[in-house]
Amino acid sequence: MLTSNQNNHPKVPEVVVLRLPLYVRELTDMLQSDKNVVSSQQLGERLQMTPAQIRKDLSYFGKFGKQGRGYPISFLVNQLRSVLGLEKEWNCCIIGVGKLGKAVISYTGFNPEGFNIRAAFDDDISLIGQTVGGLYVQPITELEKTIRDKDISIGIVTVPAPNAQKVIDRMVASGLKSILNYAPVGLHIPPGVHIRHVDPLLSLQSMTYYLK
Amino acid sequence: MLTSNQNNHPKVPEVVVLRLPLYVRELTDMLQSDKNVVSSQQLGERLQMTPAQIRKDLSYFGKFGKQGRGYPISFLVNQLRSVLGLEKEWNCCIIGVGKLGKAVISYTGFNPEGFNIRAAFDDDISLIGQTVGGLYVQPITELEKTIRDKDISIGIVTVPAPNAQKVIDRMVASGLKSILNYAPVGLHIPPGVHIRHVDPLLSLQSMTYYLK
DNA sequence: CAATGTGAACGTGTTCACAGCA
DNA sequence: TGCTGTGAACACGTTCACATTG
Repeated sequence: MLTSNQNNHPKVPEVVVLRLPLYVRELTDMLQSDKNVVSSQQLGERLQMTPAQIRKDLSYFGKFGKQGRGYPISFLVNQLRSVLGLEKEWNCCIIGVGKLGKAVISYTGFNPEGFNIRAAFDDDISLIGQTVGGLYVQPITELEKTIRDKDISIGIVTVPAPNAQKVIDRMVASGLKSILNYAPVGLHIPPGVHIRHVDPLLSLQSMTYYLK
Repeated sequence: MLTSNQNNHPKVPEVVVLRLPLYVRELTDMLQSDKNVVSSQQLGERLQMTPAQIRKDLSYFGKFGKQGRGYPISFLVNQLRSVLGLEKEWNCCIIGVGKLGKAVISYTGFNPEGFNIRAAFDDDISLIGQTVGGLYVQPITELEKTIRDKDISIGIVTVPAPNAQKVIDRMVASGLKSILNYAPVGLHIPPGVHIRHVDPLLSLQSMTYYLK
């Protein structure tokens, strides 16, 4: 068992993990329809993917379908949510309570999906002690203690680019293993820590290539 | 010449195009240092990439380096900016002037990089005619005419998920070929139109996989 | 002689094609 | 019969290794 995970399936490519939330979202939409089974063909049409890719992706995690019928929608959603760890709630903290940070704090899309921002930090004296979106803004010195006390496992970075690396170093030192980064800058993180970047400017800059 | 682009280089993989803005950003930072040449080795350390990948990526677009020396930084930035089409200004429009749309309009990161939001649209009667961040909110019926008049080539979608597909159909029908989408929903676009998604929730949901 | 540019080797992800099962 | 699950074939992106050159 050299290249298997704990479920005896071969190691899962990261791209596959990145697609799982897309499946969950689409299948969740389909729960409202009257159908309760979906084929890889039908799901592929909705997601603009090949049926083979969907079947292969799902096969990394188990056998969720019935031959000749397809996949029971609600069963499959539940399985995938479980694979992704979406049945539980995740506590997050946010660092940087400037304009961007405030916008992220007031974003209503995270909570219903089980991602709750439980703490906010900043190094601006004039912000510390204030309440933003129901969160008491704390000094970054309290980061480690708060992460422990509030069982926080995800950090959201909304500081200006020049401050991002040192903030992230601090988050990593405090034990966070998952970071959602809004700072438009390249960052160094150690192995075992996961980061995702939200960077609309980079997205625009790569699209212009195709506009010429 | 079956698989070549107009510069006689082999077809460029999309992943390579996605990395070009990263190179531009990092190299632009390096302009402020005293060095004026960088090796693929050094750039790779900063970007956490292998030198080979950087050299291969760059080689799709030309020979920008000098053997034994490395790449002249400012020359390379200029070349890459030109490849990406970043020497010119790009006019954008935004559809959806709710909370998210307002936040995007007031984001200060686009303008300095040559992406200017020139028009805003909404279908909410109470918003139309108002001024948001210096933009007069127009009814969507004026989309096609405005795109033509203001030479807009990029559309930014900040409408609620259920409205996104029909808005995008309309943008595509009006001739837009590049779309930056903030709506958390899967979308169908025809070949030749490029879309990028900004979806922090999907990013979070894929990271939790590694937290279990 | 240091570092590029690039074919060739390699590895990884996608698609095919079909055996197997409801 | 219809559709899954999956090895095998394939395609594509990454890395290697070295000839080349300032």
